[in-house]
Amino acid sequence: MKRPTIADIAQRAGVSKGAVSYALNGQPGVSESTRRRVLAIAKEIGWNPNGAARALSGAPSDTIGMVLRRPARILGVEPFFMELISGVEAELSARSYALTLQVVADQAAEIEVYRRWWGERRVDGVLVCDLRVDDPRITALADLSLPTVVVGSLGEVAGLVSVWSDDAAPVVEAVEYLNALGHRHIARVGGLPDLRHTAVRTEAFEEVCRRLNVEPALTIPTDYTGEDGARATRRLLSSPRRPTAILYDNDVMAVAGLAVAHEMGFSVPGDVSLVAWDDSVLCQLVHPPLTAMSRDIPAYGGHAARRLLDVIAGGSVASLQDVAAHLIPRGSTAAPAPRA
Amino acid sequence: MKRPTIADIAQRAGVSKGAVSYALNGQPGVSESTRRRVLAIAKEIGWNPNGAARALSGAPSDTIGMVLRRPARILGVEPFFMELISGVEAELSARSYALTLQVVADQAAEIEVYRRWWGERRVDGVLVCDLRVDDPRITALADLSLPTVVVGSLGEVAGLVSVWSDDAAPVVEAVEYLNALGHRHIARVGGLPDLRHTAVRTEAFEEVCRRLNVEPALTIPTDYTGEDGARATRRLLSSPRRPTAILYDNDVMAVAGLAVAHEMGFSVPGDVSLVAWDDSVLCQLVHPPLTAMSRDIPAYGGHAARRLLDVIAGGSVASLQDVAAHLIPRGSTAAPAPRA
DNA sequence: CTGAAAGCGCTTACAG
DNA sequence: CTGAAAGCGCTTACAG
Repeated sequence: MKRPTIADIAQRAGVSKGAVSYALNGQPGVSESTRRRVLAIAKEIGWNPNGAARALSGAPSDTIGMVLRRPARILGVEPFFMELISGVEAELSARSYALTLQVVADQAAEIEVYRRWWGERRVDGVLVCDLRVDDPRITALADLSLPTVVVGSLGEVAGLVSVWSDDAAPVVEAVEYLNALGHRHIARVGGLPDLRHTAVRTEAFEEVCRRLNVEPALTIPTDYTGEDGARATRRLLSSPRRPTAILYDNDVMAVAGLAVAHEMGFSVPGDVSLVAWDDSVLCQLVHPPLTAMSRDIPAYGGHAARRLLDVIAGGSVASLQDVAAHLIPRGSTAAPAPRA
Repeated sequence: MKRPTIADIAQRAGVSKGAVSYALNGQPGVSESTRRRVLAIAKEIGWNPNGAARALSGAPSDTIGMVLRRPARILGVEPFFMELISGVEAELSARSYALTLQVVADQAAEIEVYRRWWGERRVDGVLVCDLRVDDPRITALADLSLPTVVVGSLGEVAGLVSVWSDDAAPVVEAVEYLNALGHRHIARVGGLPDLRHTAVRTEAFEEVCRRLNVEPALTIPTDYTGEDGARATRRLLSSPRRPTAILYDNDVMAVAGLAVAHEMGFSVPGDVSLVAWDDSVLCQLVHPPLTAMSRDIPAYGGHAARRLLDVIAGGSVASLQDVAAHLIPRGSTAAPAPRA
């Protein structure tokens, strides 16, 4: 059986298609009685608006998009993304907006997806994550004039709205805390060096270490996976001048690092203190529970979604600096044991 | 500036819109030279197909949908969903299909979303999860004749394709293993009793316990959250006839249960053995690492996505039984200590 | 308040 | 191989 259209409703109601459209959309131009009759018929015959036809007439898609350039399988293990997405969803679902996700292999493909989505009016706007140090997506998006909100600090780019939090301050907080405990040799297991927030953290790390005379402030780059984090930890704990404390750029690597410490016979925090960035259940459930840089990631995602909805609505929207992550000390950090 | 359309291309190329359409879509009906010229012009002026217009002419949306009826925030903590989605994405992204997610509050809203998506041709098909014991979505979906693949065992429903795995066998495997270790008092912390797979597991649990004379085979229902899992564990470990082994219906609850055991001063596996269902990094990184019912969830999602694509393509598609989860013994299970 | 009509950007028979 | 035209299901000025 064919899907009913407004023409069917119009015929049954004995009015024009235009009148039906006005009635259905709550627009002025029809009498209350006609409107009621039209609505009743629409319901009765199971009419649903045809989004394609609406879109062709310029209506919004009520969908926002997010392109993720990561191996698809990483989504399942890295809590950050899911928490971010859950926060975005919470905000969107309250307004019956949908979220369209697409995973791509590289940057060219990502830009191509934006181009296509916008060309096809498939999304009303996009959320952009994982800013690179030098990121061609920024200008591509600006060229498209696709409503965009950047999640993460953007620097000075005219016209683009971002929701971000300070990545440097938490690093400083953690290092100062460890230094106060007596640590003089702190290493860091960092994320992808190409990412902008990694660069910010690395710089902050080196600067605060220099200021506090904590040397050599080594950062080992990784791809964020637990495997890479384990490898980096093994390397650090095997080195002749073993650090007494390690900062990790995410929670998965910190937990993996903890397992490596145990495996190598080091006690935590007796032999080495560990600090995670991003605080998921993971951190709280291992033994000892991990000291972590904690922030409300779903809220972060929610802010970004709300901002994007505002941009789409056409308002003049300012960037938002969310609260920075802050240190939650737990059992994985303590004063270093005196060396034998 | 206005977005270019095939009319613009037609004008520049000096051919009709129809010819442009054929050229762009690789259809016969234009000469090779015309096709090349059209393609070149399209590229030059930055033409993108208008999806709405295509959809209005009956083209597919190249998008599949998934409605999740869970609190949005749970997405971030429950590894199962993200792993499933990552597997789905891996399959889809290879074919440039997008995934649209929508989180809803209740079943009525979920069915409404299906109705709307299908009415609007926003998706070519949907993946349905978390089957209930008595699930009105099944008939609703069948009525819509929306291409659907059910993730999870469906029972005998004509016409619907499902991708599922045996939920009973792993329960039997785990209980037999624990029984062989000498456990005579095994409890279970189950999921939402309303879910079909929970019901299947509960029944299998009671049956195998009866067969092996392992009593009383108590299942405590939960909502799958770590908090509920902790509460259930506290109750079990406080009871006068404390079980010597506990099965959990997901990994988050098992890890939370482990923390409770430690908090109450019980040793694992000395005082109580623990078994998780679903095996994420979580299970492997806690101490002791958890014995778990393991399965490849991303692969499961991938199978479901591929099946759905086949259904959409119109082929006659059979349901797929994926391999069942199997027990991976780790440090959290051992023979029970003799009671004092 | 209502009707008739054009237009959104494509696809696809139907003639030449 | 190509052109002219109808149609997909809406929305929205424009007349009455």
